[in-house]
Amino acid sequence: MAEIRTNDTRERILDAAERLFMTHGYEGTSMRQITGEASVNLAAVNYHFGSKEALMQEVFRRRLDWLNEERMRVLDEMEAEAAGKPLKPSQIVDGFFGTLLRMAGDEKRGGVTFLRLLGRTLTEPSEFIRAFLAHEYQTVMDRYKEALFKALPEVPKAEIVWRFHFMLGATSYAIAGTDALRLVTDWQIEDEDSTDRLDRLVPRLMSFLLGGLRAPLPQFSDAAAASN
Amino acid sequence: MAEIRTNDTRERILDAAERLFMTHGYEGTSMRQITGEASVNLAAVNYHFGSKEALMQEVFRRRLDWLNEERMRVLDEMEAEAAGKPLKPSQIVDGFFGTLLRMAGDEKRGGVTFLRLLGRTLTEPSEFIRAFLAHEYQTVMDRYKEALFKALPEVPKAEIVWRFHFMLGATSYAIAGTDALRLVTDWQIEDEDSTDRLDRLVPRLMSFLLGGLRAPLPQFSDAAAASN
DNA sequence: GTCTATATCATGATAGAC
DNA sequence: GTCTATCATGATATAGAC
Repeated sequence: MAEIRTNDTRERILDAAERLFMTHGYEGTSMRQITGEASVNLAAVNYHFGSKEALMQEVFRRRLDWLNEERMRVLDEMEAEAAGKPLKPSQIVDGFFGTLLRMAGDEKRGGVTFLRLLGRTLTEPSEFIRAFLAHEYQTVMDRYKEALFKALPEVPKAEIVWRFHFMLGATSYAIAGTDALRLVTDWQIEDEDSTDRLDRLVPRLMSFLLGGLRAPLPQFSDAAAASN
Repeated sequence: MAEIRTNDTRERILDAAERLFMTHGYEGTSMRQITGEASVNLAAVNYHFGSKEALMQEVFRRRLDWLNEERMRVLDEMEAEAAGKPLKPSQIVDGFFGTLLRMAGDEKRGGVTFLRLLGRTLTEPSEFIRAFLAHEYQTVMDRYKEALFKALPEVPKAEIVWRFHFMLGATSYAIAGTDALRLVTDWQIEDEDSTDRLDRLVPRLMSFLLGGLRAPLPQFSDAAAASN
């Protein structure tokens, strides 16, 4: 019984931290803000997590464990169905990015708040966070890269890796976008309400990503071809 | 004569701040680090700039003024040459993103350091920075959007704006990438040295961006068409 | 313009009572 | 598990001598 209260405190800290890290960044958020917003005592963070860094990691682990398992599951399923034949690029892109974007509608998995936090954090300066994320991502990333290599055998691997990178960037930025969005949008909000916008973001982004992934290969000014 | 020394101090602070903000972010960088790295007195920042926020703004203004003027100049030139006819999308993309990326090779304009800082800052949480950047960018952005509308009259404006946004994201992420790059790369550094990599980033990214910009339009699951 | 010294405040973390 | 009280440190900013 008492343990349920405990979990409640833990969860409230995690929820508050998720929101605040999203809004103000890791360095820009103090433990006092977090415990204040969660209505728990200042000492509770150190009791439950040990440190601010450990809290940050737990904020991500809580969501990423599920996301990456889901990505693996989806890929396994698609590959089983394909029975050895290469997947379509659109399937792979949807398995990786679509699975991520559909979290936005799932409040239980963090919804847009977590997505925006993740988008921002991928370019976050703090060394330990990037190192942590790279480690969390590695296995899944390798599986999806392999699937793309197989799906696009005529494209040099180096180009695929770069384009994966560009896709990650476009996606991070799209989901990180709150006010950064204003840079480019301003007006075009007019006749789409916010749920429309979110629903439509997925097909919009998917078209863009696939167009980029399948674009004609770049011509380098020197003679050497890209490494394969 | 004494004024030259003054400018020297100012510039050294700006250079150090640019490097440190890039590496550790705005919140993660202290004025002690900045003045330490610049080998000037702690009080010099407040004397020359007034505050840490004002320093941050000046770091950007120093580079963005030139960049945005250059973007305007290039666009003016291309439009004059086209004499009223629409430009090619590739010209517009090169004018906006190519001009940016070519700063990487120009140490006098901040080189890769500034580019990485800019890439990271576009998703930076701090409100005042994003507001400032949005303001700095607005005029140029509007001109380039108009050029794209004209170049792609069959594409709904809302889609163009979104795709501009995605292009910005892919570019920011690509140039912000230091260790974030490791998420996706790891190995493929092998037979390209770092100058090669930078030279090749531009055509690689350009192919990707153009592929995304000209991708088939998304199909929305409901009946309503995108607003134009 | 440059420096030292310092004011003032917020931070992350912990010790110890309950 | 939760609280108060506090430590040690580091932050931005400024006053005032030179």
